[in-house]
Amino acid sequence: MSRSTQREDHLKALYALGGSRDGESDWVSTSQMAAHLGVKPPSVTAMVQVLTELGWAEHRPYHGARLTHAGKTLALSLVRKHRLWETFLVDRLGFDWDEVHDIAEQLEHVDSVELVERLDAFLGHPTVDPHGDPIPKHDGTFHPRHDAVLLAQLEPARSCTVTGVRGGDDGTLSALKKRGIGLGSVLTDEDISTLPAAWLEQLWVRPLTQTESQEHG
Amino acid sequence: MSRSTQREDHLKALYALGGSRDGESDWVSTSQMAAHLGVKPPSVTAMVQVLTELGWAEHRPYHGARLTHAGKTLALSLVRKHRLWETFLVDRLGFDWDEVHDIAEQLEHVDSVELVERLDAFLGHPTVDPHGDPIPKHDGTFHPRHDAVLLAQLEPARSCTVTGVRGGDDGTLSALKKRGIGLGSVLTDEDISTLPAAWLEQLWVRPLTQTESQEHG
DNA sequence: TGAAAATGTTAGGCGCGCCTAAACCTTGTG
DNA sequence: CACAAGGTTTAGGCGCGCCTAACATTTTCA
Repeated sequence: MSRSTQREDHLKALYALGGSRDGESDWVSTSQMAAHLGVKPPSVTAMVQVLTELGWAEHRPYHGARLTHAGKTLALSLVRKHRLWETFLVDRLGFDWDEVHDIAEQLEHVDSVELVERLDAFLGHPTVDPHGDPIPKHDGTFHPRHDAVLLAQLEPARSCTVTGVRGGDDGTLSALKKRGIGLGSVLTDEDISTLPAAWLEQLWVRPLTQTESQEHG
Repeated sequence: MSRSTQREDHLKALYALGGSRDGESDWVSTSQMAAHLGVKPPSVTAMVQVLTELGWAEHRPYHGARLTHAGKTLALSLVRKHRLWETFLVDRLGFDWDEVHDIAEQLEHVDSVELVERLDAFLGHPTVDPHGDPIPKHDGTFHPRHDAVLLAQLEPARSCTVTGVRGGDDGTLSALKKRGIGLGSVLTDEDISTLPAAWLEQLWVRPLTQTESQEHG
C-alpha cells in the first residue's frame, strides 16, 4: 500500500464510525476502529497520533479520537471516490452490488483529482451509489436522503420501496439479492413481516403513496 | 503499495527491458532495472532474489536476470491491465494520451481478475491501446502489429500514417501532441524531414498506399 | 468507595523495501 | 597475466505499519 493508504483507511474508519452527524463528529474508541479495520488497538493508537499531527484528527487519550474539520473534508473526498467507483462497477461494468466493495476499496486509493472529476462526469454526476448511499459532491456537501426512513421506523401496515442499505457488508447484500431485493424493490406489509429482524435496521425505505400502493396491490 | 506492488513493478521492468522477444527473454542487469524503477541497484538485487524464489525470474549473479515462462505470463497480464486502463482513460474519460501513464500505473495494481475481464468487454475488446501498443489477450497472446514499421525504416519519399509510439514517456507524447501528431495522423515526406531525429526510432507507421496518398495530396 | 474487570497506551520487536558503505566479481588494458 | 576500473552483491541500518506483552487508566459493581 502506498505510504498514505493506511492513513486514509483510518480516516475513513473515523468517519464511518463517528462522523456522520452534520455538526461535530463523535468520539470513537481505538478498539472500535481496530475492529473495523481488522487491526489491533495499539496500531490504531499509533496511527491516530499521526493523524493528529497532520491536523486531521484530535485524540483524547483513553477516551477516543474524532475528525477535525479538515479531516472530515478529506474523509468525504474518500467516500466520494469510493461511491463513484462503486457506481461505475455496477452501472457500467455490470457487477452485482454485493461484489464491488473490495474492488472499490482498492480503486479509491488511486491518487488523481482529475480522474475522480472525469469519472463523475462520465457517470453523469450521480447522486447516490448502487447501495442507495448519497455521493458527496466535490465541495463535500450531500444530496440529502429525502423521504427515506429505516424500515423499523415505518408505520405499520404500510408498503414501501427500498432506497438504500445501511452498513452494506457483502454478506447482507448478497442475502438481499437472493431474495430479489434491490434498490427500487417494493415491499408490502406481508413481505416485511417475513424479513429477518436484523434487516429492519438496515434497509432505508420510502413509504409508498396510496396510488403507488394500489398499482402494486 | 500492497505487498506485491513492488514485485509487480520489478517484473514489469524485467519484461520492458528484456522480455520483448517471442522466445526467451534477454538478460537484464540490475542497474538497468534500478535506473528504470528509480531505485538503487542493491534494492533490485534483493527483489530479483525474491522473484527467483517465486519462480518468476532466474538470476545469474553478476550477469543479470531474466523472466521465466511463468514470470513472462504474469508480466503480460500486467501489461494487459495497464493498456486496458489507458484505453479506458483516453477513450471513455477523455484524457489526452500523455496524461494517462501515471494513473494507469496505479490502476494496474488493483487486484481482481473479474474486473479486468469486464473492463475489456466494456471497452469492446480493444486490440491496441491509445499509444498504438498491442493489448495482450487474456491468454497472453498478441494481435501482432501488422504492416507497421519504425519511421526510420520507411522507404524514402513515402507518406505514412502513425500507428504507434515506442517507449512513450509523457514528455515525448506531449511534444507529439503539440505538433498535432496522434494515432492515425498522416505524415507526408515533407513532414517527416522536419521531425526531430529522435522520433524516427520512436514512431511506428504504416506506409500509405498510392490511393491513400492521393487523398491526402 | 475501592478493588476487579475492561479498555487504552507505551515498550519493544519483526518484516518489508529502501538506503549507503564495504566487499566482491568481471572485464579490459598495459 | 596482473591489476585497475567499473559494475554487482553483501552487510548493516532506517522508517513504516503491524504485532504481543506490559503498564496505565477508566469503568463497573459489590
